[in-house]
Amino acid sequence: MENDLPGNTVVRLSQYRRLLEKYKYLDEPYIFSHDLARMLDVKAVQVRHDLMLLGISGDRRKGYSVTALIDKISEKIDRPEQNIILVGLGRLGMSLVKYLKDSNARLDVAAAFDIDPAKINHSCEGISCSSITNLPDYVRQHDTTIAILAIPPEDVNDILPILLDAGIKGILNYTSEHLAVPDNVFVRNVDMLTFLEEIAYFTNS
Amino acid sequence: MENDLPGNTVVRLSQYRRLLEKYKYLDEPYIFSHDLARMLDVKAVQVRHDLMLLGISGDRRKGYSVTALIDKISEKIDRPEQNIILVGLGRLGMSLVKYLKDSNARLDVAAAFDIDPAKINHSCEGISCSSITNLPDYVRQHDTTIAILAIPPEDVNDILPILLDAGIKGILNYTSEHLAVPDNVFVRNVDMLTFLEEIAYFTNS
DNA sequence: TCATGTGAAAGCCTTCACAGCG
DNA sequence: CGCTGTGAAGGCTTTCACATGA
Repeated sequence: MENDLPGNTVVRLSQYRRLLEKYKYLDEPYIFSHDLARMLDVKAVQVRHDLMLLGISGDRRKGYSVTALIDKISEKIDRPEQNIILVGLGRLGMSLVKYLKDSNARLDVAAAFDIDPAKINHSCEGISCSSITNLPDYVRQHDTTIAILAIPPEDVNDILPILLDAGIKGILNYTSEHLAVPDNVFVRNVDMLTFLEEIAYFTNS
Repeated sequence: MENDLPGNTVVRLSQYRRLLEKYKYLDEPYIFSHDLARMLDVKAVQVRHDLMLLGISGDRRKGYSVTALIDKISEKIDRPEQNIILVGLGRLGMSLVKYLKDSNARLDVAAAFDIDPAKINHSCEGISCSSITNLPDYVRQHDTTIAILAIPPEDVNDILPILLDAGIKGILNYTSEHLAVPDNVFVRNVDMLTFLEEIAYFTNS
């Protein structure tokens, strides 16, 4: 399994695919780079460049085959068996689960864990919540590599080591805390405050 | 008001400041670039480069003055009067409001709006929810420029034009939809599915 | 020696310019 | 012509290398 694509290209491919899946229902079998570009606010040449890296070819008169694109993108960026768990089934965690369910994505939350006894054994959108103490066994049995972290910041120090010890390799971090992880663990931070400060800076200019 | 800092630098400055504000309470008046770097997983030279762009100087024996750094960062990246509104007071919206309240940030949600009559006049963390029809007047009266968008994707087509017409210039988009906006409007997308697909790609490598 | 300060180099990503083809 | 395909140029960001100073 190679992962030789530039990071930004991977992100755009994911967005192209989502758009293409909607487009498929319009019974338009082909699409031009130009159209994809317009719908995502990028340049057409950037779309073609990304698709070039996939090794896919378009037709000069009709554009790119929608289904061929979807298949090729999936082949390149999807990984087999990507089990995802949610850690922290508070209000945020629940809304994230619902969001994923609604989007009918390939990726799905398979289980939820919490440290709070009041949340354990509750369920949300068909996912039941277990004690965090069950997490390591679950992760090993189901070969889980990705966790969504939606816990209060003060719990990070207790819970992060559990995730790392269990073998989690990718974390989507909704916490305001910085996560100290080894090099082979990939973290994406989703910190609202940083985003807002960035927006504030580039707005009002 | 200049905004000549590179985008990534702005994001890091915001993170430095958050860290420094915690650090301040340890009664350590100075900090080395090396320490800041370690806590945020960047290189020390990158920290110094960022601070160089701020035009601030450190002391070769003691490092940088914590309070001077905080003040200089604030002076450079903060904007006066940044009123923020929340659009969509569902489960996600409520958790976002709470998150901001808990973080004691300078930035704060001042008002919430929803299209759903059931949510209107409810309140959350001290913020009451009005009908979306009141949004334009509110935005004009309070000089609001930034909106957090946390509505279902199917409502985007109805609500985005209202925001743009009212004069919103920055949007933090928690929707899975792409927002078509004019050039002078800054959008930051926070789409969980894209993040997860990116993580899935770079994990398992 | 170990810190900061900084121009220059390297690396990464986007955009250009243009070739090729229906 | 208007599309795709693509090496090369351009621009942005990070990192290096080293000057400087206590």
